Amino acid sequence: MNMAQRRTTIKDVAEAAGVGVATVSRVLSGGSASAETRERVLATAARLDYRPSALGRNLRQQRSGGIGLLVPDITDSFYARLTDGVLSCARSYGEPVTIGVTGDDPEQEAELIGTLIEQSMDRVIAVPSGDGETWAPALRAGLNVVFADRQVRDDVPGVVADDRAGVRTAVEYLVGLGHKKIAFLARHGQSQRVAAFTDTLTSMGVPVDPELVVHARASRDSAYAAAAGLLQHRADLTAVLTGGNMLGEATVLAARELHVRIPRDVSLVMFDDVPWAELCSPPLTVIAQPAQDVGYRAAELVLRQGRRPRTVTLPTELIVRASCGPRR
Amino acid sequence: MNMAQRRTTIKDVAEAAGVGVATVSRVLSGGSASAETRERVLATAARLDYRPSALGRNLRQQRSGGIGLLVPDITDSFYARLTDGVLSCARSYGEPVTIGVTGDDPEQEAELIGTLIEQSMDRVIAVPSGDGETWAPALRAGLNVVFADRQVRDDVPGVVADDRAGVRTAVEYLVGLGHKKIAFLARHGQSQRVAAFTDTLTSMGVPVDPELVVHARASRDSAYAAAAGLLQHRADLTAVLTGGNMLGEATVLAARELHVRIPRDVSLVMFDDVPWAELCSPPLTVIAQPAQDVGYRAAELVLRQGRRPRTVTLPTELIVRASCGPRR
DNA sequence: AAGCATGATGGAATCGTTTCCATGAACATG
DNA sequence: CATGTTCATGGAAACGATTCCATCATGCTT
Repeated sequence: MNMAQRRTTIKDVAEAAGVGVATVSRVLSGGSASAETRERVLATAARLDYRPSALGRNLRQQRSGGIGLLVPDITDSFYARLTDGVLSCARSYGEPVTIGVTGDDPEQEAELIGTLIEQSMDRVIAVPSGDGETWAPALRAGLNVVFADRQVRDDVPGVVADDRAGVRTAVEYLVGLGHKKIAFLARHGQSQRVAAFTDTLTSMGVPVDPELVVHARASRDSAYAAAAGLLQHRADLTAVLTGGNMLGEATVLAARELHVRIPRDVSLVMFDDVPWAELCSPPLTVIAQPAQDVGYRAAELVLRQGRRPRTVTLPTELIVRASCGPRR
Repeated sequence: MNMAQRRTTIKDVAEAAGVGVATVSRVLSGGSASAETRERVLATAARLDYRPSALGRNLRQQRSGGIGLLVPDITDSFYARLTDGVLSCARSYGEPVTIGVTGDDPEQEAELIGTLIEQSMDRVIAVPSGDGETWAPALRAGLNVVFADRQVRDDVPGVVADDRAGVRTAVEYLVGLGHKKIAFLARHGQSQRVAAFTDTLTSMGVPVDPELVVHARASRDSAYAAAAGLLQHRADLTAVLTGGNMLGEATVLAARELHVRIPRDVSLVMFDDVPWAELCSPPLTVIAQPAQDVGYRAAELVLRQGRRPRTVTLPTELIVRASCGPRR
């Protein structure tokens, strides 16, 4: 027995149905045809279990269907949920999704963009890494890009969570609790959130201490180092706001290591709600982001050609648990 | 200005270099050519920034490069890490990865397999959902499949963690602590682990109570329901072993909800180590699995054609933290 | 009835690559 | 010098779909 026999092609169907290949193609893609022919072709195609080869179609139309997705780190719960949203939307359109992780590194990102272009993928959703410069060639090549979670160029539509409002709410909450020495532990590139942080402080009459804004790279180690450094060098701080769940995780870990009690010694608010925030000790007060929706909406945007809004902003929500207390 | 100008093709390069397209193709794919020609072609290709279109190549070779990856749930940390491993290996081969989530549902899985075949993807890594029956047509079609995390047919190579040893170690640990009424909270399809569980109990002379083996579906809700049901109806149990991190999460949550104290009232061992296990209160004793390695090795297997071993089994490790105590 | 519009249909071109095969040159061997 | 061998090379076929265009039949209008 010879396994892997040749697959059924449109030619086979045409022959079996006694029509031309053009007719089969038309029938299958909803073009005009007489009722009788249509029925015969459909029946034959079903009988032969014919599935059009994406290869042939793609070459002819000069573009592969499907959408490319570039995220910094699939291991991070936030991007995993975002990815889930993209997949969920893509599935309903029957579009395959090709994924790549950039490690938040513009160089790797550029390489992955190259791969996508090689595949003639013309629809891409990305969480961009550096400034938007990496994307200039891709855009020139006619790529249909939608940014998710971060907005780094204004000639590309994007879907983001409402950073500013989220940070503002959190800071207001903390200040309301009496805190003045509030640190912001950010990932590089979260300039939006940092700006919102300082803006809110000044608008509330709290002096901002630039040394209390600390940046980390997008790895667990870097996050831990930053958190531990902050907690060690600034014994005077009473509250920490982290720019992402990995930073929050690192802060809890570092605090435990250094015998800093949460919320007794310092209060903690984490950007991004994750399942374990509730299991943590103490349960973490967070700014929840609709990660899955961000992905879903981005996919809708990239799939529905046509009109493209500037930027879609999705609301965030402060969820109060038990990691914040009054200023000690 | 007209954006999106036609992309450079092999024909352009051939013309510019004054050679035939066949020669260009040969040079670029390492075939034989005179040193002089080779150099000229290479230079021209670089000058024109030529990148071969994957579309043309794929059609010609009757297969799209790249690998397909099917996981039950990208939101689950374990599968996210597995995916990360696959991506990491695939990247070093320059192969794109197309991902799909099955929701652990054979029907959705079958649909996704259909999509992959449509794309002429002939290399697939999958965490299979039901029994392996879904895969029969794909295998007949000549698909190159590698299973990850679960082994459901023996005509397909696979990479799995050492379930049996992991469960055995955990049960031995628990029994050593004096526990006799130990529950196993499993996901459907984890028959390997369940078998190892009962085997170990009997081999240690502990009577097995079939009602203490509880199954849940692969969703958060189902996991929670199962955990809560178990904790409520079986007040006599003193230890729980969960078959995955989602079930562990659900158990911690349900225990807290029902005022069951861990480890004072019941001890808990969770299959799969996740970053938050350490942040949990109490920190969870777990059976760590090399999720990333599973993915990486699976990718190696599917990319390196050639010799294909039966099954690769990777070791697990019991990490003792603070969620287990002596029998109360 | 002639002319015209409409609609169904199939042949052939096309997309960009790889690969088969023929050609011709260069070289070695007798 | 004749013949055989090796090698570089380019033309052309092939992959499987879509789509342009020409053809032909039908039905309607005048």
